[in-house]
Amino acid sequence: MIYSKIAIDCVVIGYSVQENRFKILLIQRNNEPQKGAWALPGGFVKQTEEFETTAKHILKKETGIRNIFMDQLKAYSLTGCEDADRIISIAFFSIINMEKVKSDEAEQYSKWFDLHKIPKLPFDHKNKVKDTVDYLKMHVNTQPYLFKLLPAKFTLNQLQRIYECLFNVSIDNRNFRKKAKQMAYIEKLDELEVNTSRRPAYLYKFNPSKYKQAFKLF
Amino acid sequence: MIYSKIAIDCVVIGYSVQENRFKILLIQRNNEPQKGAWALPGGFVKQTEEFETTAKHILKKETGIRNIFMDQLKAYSLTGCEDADRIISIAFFSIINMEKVKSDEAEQYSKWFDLHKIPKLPFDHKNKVKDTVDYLKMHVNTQPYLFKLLPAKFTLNQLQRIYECLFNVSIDNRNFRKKAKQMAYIEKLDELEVNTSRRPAYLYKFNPSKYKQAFKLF
DNA sequence: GCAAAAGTGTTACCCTTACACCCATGA
DNA sequence: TCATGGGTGTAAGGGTAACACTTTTGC
Repeated sequence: MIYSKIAIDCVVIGYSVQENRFKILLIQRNNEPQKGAWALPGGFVKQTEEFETTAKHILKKETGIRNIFMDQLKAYSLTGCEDADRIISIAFFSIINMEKVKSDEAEQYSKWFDLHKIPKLPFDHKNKVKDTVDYLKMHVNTQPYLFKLLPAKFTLNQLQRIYECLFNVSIDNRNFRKKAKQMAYIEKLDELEVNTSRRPAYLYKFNPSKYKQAFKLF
Repeated sequence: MIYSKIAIDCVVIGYSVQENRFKILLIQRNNEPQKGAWALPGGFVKQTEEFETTAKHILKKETGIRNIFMDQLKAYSLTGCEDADRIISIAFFSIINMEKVKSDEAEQYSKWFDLHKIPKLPFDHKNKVKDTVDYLKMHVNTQPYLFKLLPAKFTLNQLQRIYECLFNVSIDNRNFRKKAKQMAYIEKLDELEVNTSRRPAYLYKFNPSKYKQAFKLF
């Protein structure tokens, strides 16, 4: 019988509305192996609790970020990369709006990297990032991930730019707005942007329960 | 540091063209706990190898089935259900055509159950079955799972019946065939059904590479 | 008034849906 | 010849895609 250590890695995908860029949160490893290298936040499971709980603890400890959702991606096996042990690594991911993360939560060793300018990562971390991005692209039309990338109140053009950035396409603005108007879960507020140096846009908010109703499986 | 045993469970979803029914493959447990109960085929990881390899070995050992694809569903944590150990269970699933499984592969202790008449299952097995069915429904339009439920050569009406059975709806036959005709990866053969007691239907086959091209992520 | 982004309608085309009858085969 | 499932076309309506200009604001 084999007993394994269980590691958890956190793939935190962020999006900056200001920069219109997808980001990934990395930490500078404090322990061997690969001490000093940029890597996914991660750690070993040390208590019997739900993996998701552990994942959130690890993320908070390593980056200071808390109160975000985490979903399981899948389990990976790492054989023989540390001692002769078999290690299981369960990857969790989160999809968040970078600007929502308070700056006092940003710890010394964590840093956002542009998704297209990721440094060389140790172990199978690059795979996990790729798998998460693929997962996001595949589920973006059936799960409300995109709205997690935006502030609670957002403009339609901000939403459009996320689509365009994620899939590297450009969308007709009139058609996009027409479609958005049909979606009951995108609710127009009676409120305008503030502190803008141009014509302020109307703000909208996402209604999760209406979304659920629209996308429930039969 | 916690060390865990790693279990693997196999959710094998089958479909019988003859019966037009979805099935699940269960085994009668040979070991405690829950000896004698119907359960998912499963076992512990005993060597360092890819989980998928282990899953296939387990399935072969417990049911005799081999040479089928298995995809990872996700990892589950089972805390305190056996001794005081933490057990990790990684669920794998397979989607197959029941009639493709040779009868000499059917072992003494495995049996197909109608998906709507599943006996009470131990541990979290019921959850795993539900999660697999949900996964299947959600990915059926973007992954070629449906074709794995059919023989290599199938008729359009067989394909239609799978849709209808899976989602419990009825589809207009003319519209279904029209749509199927547009899909380049469903290729009509110059061949008819044999041994039928009615008008024989044309056979079709699935072209995986054309499918990939149609569904690749941007 | 100018720069910069917000916001708006119409048309053509395509895809979806609804609907009913003839065909080929074995018994 | 009959029973059974296989196979076909058309028209209406809804949704998608292509297209350019006006509006509002800060400076």
